Amino acid sequence: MSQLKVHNSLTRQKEVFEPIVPGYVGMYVCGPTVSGESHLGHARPFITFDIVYRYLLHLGYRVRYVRNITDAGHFEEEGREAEDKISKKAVIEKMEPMELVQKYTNLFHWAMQEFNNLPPSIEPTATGHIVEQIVMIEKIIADGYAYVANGSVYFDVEKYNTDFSAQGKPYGMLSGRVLEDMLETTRELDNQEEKRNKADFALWKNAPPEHIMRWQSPWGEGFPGWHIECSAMSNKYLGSQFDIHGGGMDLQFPHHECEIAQSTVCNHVTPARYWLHNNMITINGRKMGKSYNNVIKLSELFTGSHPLLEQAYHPMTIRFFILQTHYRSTLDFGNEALKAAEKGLKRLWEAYEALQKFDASGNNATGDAELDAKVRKLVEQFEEFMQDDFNTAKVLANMFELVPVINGIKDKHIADHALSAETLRYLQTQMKAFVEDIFGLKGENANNSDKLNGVMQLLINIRKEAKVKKDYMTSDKIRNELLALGIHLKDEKGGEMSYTLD
RNA sequence: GGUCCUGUGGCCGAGUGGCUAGGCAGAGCUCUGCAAAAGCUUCUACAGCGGUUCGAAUCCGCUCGGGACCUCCA
Repeated sequence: MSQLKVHNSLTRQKEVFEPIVPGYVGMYVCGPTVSGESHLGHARPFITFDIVYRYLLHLGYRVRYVRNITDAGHFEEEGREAEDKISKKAVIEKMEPMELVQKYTNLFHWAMQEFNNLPPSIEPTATGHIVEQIVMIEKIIADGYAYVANGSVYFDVEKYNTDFSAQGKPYGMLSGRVLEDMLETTRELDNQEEKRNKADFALWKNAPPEHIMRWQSPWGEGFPGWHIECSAMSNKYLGSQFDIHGGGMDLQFPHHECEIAQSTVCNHVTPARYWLHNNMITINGRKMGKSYNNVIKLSELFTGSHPLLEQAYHPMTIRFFILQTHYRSTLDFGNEALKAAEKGLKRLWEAYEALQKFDASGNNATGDAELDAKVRKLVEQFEEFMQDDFNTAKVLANMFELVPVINGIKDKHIADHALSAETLRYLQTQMKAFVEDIFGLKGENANNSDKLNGVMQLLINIRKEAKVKKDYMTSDKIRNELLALGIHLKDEKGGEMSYTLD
């Protein structure tokens, strides 16, 4: 098999993936800020890196997947006033900050489960690692790359850039920014006067009296700067250097850039070797985000309760929708596109289920060598495409080319023995591995009860009998009334029937 | 203004120097008691203008359009 190649944002090119320790992978992905409910835009990185995680597991790696929960208060700049998101909401909703954080953490976990994302190996919280963050900040100060001002601590970007450029690690190496250019920006921001330099960023912020979330530190009561938590936690659980750091492209600058600077000062090494960034979900060509006022929350998506939605969309539809695009491309949301995904997934899933029921224990004759070879090739390419920077879109395209073959065998348009038993088994195994284990798709009928199946079987039997007697009144009544309930009965070739739920 | 990305058919999207993914929608046909499903066939493409090349949608340049980020929003 070819080697796994990933697009590394650090080098801006595809590189062969080689873990630091053979057989093991350490992966850190920036998690949610639990000051509110996640929206569709947030879903993309978590699904994207769930696929990466699952694929690495498929390749046989032992993966430690760390995804943080940001539950410490950060500042949100709204209008002219900077306020703490979590503490502000907490007052409005009359909740304890940690109560609010718990509520949204639970909601986040619920959404991840709906998407069938595997839980990460470790899900550390920022509030649970205040000590580690303080220790790290102290080290940065001791090394002379940070300074204290009025109870806050700032990272000295210019000094860092000067010293580390010499080692080929200038500030801006990840996002392609040049510090000198950035210093020329004229944009005015609040609370800049404490900083020696515009480009400096906060490691620790002095907490104003109204700030609810606060911790004692060597510099007074305050709270950690936004970037330091990821550096502290990735270092703690994955070591000074680890394999993969993931997140959305919008995090590349400044967040990941600052992480690199902080960690490099402390550990003298670039924290992650491969930086993977997924692109945004857009809506009408615009990034979905709070500041654009165009967010669709996940709960709204699943229930259809948002003015932009023409219907509810199942979490698996969203997952499939995301998989149909390469993770580094933008993905434009739209009802038409979501509906297309819904139908496409249904078609794929039904063929997949039919395939798994085929009996592959038959003889080994190959009835149609050409078709057999074509199927083999399409299946072999699953891995080839994934090895090439996780190209799920191409894998799905191949799967859809296999659908008519599967349906053809099922409906007897294609002879039973057109494919050799070996090829059929290969097809079944690989489809299972990719559809379920790697893509994490699951059937919507999976949790139908035995009782429902029993009742349906009864109705199917009655309908079959009616059809034999040419009693179409009865057979149509069963089919039509079930349809009104959202259950589709389908006559299969050979007199069998199956059903699907809306 | 700076840095970077992007412009593919009705919609969503792969991809690439010549063999022109895939899904959904549309059209026709087959199967079917009817329908649905399924199968087969099929129509619309690579923003515009130049250049490189035997050949470009794919490389280069320009123009136009869209987007992300630009330090305390995570």
